[in-house]
Amino acid sequence: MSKGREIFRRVTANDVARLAGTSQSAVSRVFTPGASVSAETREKVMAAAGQLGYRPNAIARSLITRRSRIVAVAMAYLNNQFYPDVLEALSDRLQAHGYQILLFTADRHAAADPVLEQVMRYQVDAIVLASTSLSSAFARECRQAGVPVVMFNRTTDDPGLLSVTGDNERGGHTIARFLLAGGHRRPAFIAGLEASSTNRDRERGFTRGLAEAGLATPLRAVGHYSFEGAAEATRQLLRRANRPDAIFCANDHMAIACMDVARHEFGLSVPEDLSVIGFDDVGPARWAGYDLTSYSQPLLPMVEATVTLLMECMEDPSRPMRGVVLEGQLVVRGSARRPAGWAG
Amino acid sequence: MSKGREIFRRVTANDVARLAGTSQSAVSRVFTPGASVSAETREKVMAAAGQLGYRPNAIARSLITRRSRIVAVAMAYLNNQFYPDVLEALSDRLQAHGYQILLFTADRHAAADPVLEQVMRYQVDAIVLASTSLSSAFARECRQAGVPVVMFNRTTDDPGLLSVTGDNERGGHTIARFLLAGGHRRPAFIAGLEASSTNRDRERGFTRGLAEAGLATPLRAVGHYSFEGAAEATRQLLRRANRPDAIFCANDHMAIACMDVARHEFGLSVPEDLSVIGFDDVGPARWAGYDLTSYSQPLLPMVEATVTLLMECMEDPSRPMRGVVLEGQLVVRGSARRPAGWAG
DNA sequence: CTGAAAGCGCTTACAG
DNA sequence: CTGAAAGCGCTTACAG
Repeated sequence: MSKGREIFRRVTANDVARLAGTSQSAVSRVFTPGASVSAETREKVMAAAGQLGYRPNAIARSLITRRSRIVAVAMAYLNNQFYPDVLEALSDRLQAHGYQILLFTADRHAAADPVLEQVMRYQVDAIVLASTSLSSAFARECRQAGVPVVMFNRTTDDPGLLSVTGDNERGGHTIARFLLAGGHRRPAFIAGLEASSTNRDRERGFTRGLAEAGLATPLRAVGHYSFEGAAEATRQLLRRANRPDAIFCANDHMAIACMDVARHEFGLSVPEDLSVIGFDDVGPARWAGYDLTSYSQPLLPMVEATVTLLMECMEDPSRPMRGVVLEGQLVVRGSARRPAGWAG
Repeated sequence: MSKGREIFRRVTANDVARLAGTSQSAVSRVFTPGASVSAETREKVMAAAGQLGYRPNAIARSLITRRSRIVAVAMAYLNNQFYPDVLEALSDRLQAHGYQILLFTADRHAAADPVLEQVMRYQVDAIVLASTSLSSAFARECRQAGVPVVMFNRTTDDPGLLSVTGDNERGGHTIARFLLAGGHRRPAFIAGLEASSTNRDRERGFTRGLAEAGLATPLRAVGHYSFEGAAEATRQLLRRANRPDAIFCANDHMAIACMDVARHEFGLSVPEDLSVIGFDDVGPARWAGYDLTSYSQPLLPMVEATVTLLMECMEDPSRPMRGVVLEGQLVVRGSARRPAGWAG
């Protein structure tokens, strides 16, 4: 401990009690909502606390209450605007409930992570796993330690885990129908991470929609949810002799890369020569330079559902787990040819 | 406390000690890097810990060491890609030093904030104030409580506070010279938040650069660092009879809105009819659809400097404060007319 | 309503 | 190297 630290001795409840002429318990009660204190005591304590600049120590409080009021959030891919938006909304809602976020930026590919082990040591009350490849095994371990885990934008086969997602399969299916109604005959798909449930569900719905109209499994390339990956995937698809007339990208972030490559490297017009559709409906999809048709993820309802699940589960950990699926909708803009009478 | 919670009794160092046949102190030492334990003891303890799934309680540790190894980060404007990028880099670097981030999404306009008061209760070891209007008074209060504060991407007149910024004034000045060299005669400026130091410094440099060439103070509109605000500011500027031939936007996020409005609402070609320049050099500036000329902020060095300052300051709080200014550079792309022989 | 006291799960002198 | 013990700053029965 360096010399400099000593000069800042923290103000404790004891210091306040001494100045206010009460017991330390009384000070604690004044700062505990719902505890019984007389108006007189409260006043004396508040005056003393104000004078000393007292701030209750949440760490000490957590130790004894065994609730830290901290939620760990694991995220990656923050350059996909969907995630910062989620983070901001989640933080706002959690703060409104009196919870703080301990942020954990996960390695994008690791199944386990030493830092998350570290985070667990802070006795977090719950965990939100968003956009990570962290194994379900880890999530299950947390559950066993009594810590609720919500998989955000990701499902799992494990029935013991909570999850909140958009209706990915229906989204993919809707996009297939939209493209077919628009007269496209050679649709292609750019996949995100193959192991992710979002990619699997979106692709499944898309392929099923095409199959229902008698089309074969679409052309396909993998973009790994990254900008550069999607650009390269687009090049692969557009270099083909019989190139696709539409590309559905597993998210907007990749769809933007796809449009850039189509227009600026291949000189194609969107949507005249090529229709492009994304998924998420993030901010940049609305930018006039892209005007991207996209299937929306209902971000605010998803965040709200996540917070609700967490609160319920912290209240009663024995409550049965469930997955929540929230409906999005196709947001039709200018990046894909519009069918004449499209009605959803 | 609900019934369900009880079934998950936490495993403590005492449980491990009992199983391992050692004292609780020994268990603690095994998990304290640098503490002296025999190989034999270490082995017994590790075996028992593994068997029980023991994880040291960081909350209890923090209480006694008086160091939480948590850094509070206050942010807003996460839809400006600069900030998620900062957050991700900051989190990575801090995690590498064994620190975690307690995220605090600030109200964009409040000078003080009840939630930040809450965050302070967690005995954070340091605070990074990025992109907020939180008052310097608050920052000073934290300093007095012995908690180092770094203003990120923001300066202050207060000599008692640390800050890390890009060279905003030089950036604005460079942009002015670049536009002048490109033959522009009616440059305009779209301001961010007028109260922010970044806006003030960028604008000052820009205005000075124009003045040195004999130009008057440029036309000006305020975009408040928001997309819609910048769109409206652009409309104001372009509706004028004698419209500008170049617009410098105080950040890239606004420059993108500006380009969208210029092209899609006013039918202008960029850069033929109008040059647009931004600041930050965020990801979307590189997207082919915008190809935005921008003055870069050296994000990684800024984050690295922030972490270094924090570490130094936590090591020795009496160390004199200093501001760090890191050089960026003009990244010339296609959104602004290029001077024939531009050499920086 | 109020205070004294126990205890949350650790770290760290201290003595051996 | 090791253990017993004090103590970090709180909350919360318990008794008054």
